[in-house]
Amino acid sequence: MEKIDRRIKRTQRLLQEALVALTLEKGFDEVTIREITERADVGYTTFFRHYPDKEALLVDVLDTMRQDFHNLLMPHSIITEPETMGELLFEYVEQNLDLCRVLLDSTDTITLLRPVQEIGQQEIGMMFSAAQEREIPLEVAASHLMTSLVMLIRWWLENDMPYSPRKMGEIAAKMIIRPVIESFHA
Amino acid sequence: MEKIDRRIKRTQRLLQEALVALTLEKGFDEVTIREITERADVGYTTFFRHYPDKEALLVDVLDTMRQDFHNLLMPHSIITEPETMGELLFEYVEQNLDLCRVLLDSTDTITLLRPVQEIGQQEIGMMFSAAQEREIPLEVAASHLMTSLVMLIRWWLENDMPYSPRKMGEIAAKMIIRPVIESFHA
DNA sequence: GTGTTATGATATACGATATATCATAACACA
DNA sequence: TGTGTTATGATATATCGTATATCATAACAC
Repeated sequence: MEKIDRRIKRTQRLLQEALVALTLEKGFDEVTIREITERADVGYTTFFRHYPDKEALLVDVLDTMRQDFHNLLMPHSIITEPETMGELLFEYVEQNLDLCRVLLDSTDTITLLRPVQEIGQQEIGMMFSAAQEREIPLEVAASHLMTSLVMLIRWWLENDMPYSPRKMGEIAAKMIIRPVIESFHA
Repeated sequence: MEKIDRRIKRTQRLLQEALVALTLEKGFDEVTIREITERADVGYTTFFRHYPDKEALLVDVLDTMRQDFHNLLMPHSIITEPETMGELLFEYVEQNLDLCRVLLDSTDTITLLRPVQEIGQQEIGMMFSAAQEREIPLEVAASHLMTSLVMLIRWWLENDMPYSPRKMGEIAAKMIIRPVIESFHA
């Protein structure tokens, strides 16, 4: 556990907050680095002392969400209670709307979420590693599970959340999670 | 059926071919408009007489694929033969590798494929409109179906096509298509 | 208090997009 | 084949966003 200069933490926090605020206002792609530094009230050149580009800053923001999800889903088993798992997911999104909107807004969600997905897929791989008989290769199933859930959340946000988290959790369980589970012991 | 100046068709064809070739070499995001015009051997300013930006050119290329898929899948029913449907899909991708790689490479696949997906979702909506009892709203199911299939193809290409089109078709049917179908008469 | 380090400000270079203009060449059609 | 029309190429130019170098200052850790 290294000690980090307070100025560094402060600057990075300001930049992250500015990115979130600006992305909510006009979309990730329309935000320029100059705007971010102006909103954060830090020097333009300072940005590059911390991040090589805008995407790197977003990845930093993203990691917060990844940790949250990890802590949220850890105590539950996706195999025995898929509906609960789905509901928890959508409840988290509802309670962290701003953050989730930002992370799912950037047009290349797929690329940006890759680090998160890879970790998620590893965890899913662990969960299902016990299953002996598989119709579908583990790697395909894990990738599909993560990707589809993210895309379903995306759909929900883009369509102004027309259904409750509970309902969306059920949908996720029926349409995505259970089919994957069943493919492992059929 | 309007008659279009041969020069226009020629220029647009050259630009499309140049974009495909360059994207295969270095990825969509790295290609500049200047490079496209140089490769196509047309004036730089000419580009903007046809397309407002790089994405518009890609959408033009994209439409070719959309028509192909439509013609390919038209004669079959996704409800009665999901495995065949899946296999046809992956066979088409295998036989049109260059084109598909280009279209799925650009980082914001989701945004760019939206016009294609919307049309696909309408068609899917038609197919399932007969089903009376639904556990899952039609719009959610249609969006999930299209998105997940595209993402599965993406995974297949990014991982150097480790399984045959037939195998991938089975996976698609089991993991994506059949669960959607079953949600409509449960 | 002292050496260290992050910051702000300024200047600057670069690359890519985008538009205006005009002479030329290719076109459609009679 | 001749004629009016239109797309093109070449050049110049404006704008914007990214990225780096430099140096004095202020905040930091100890």
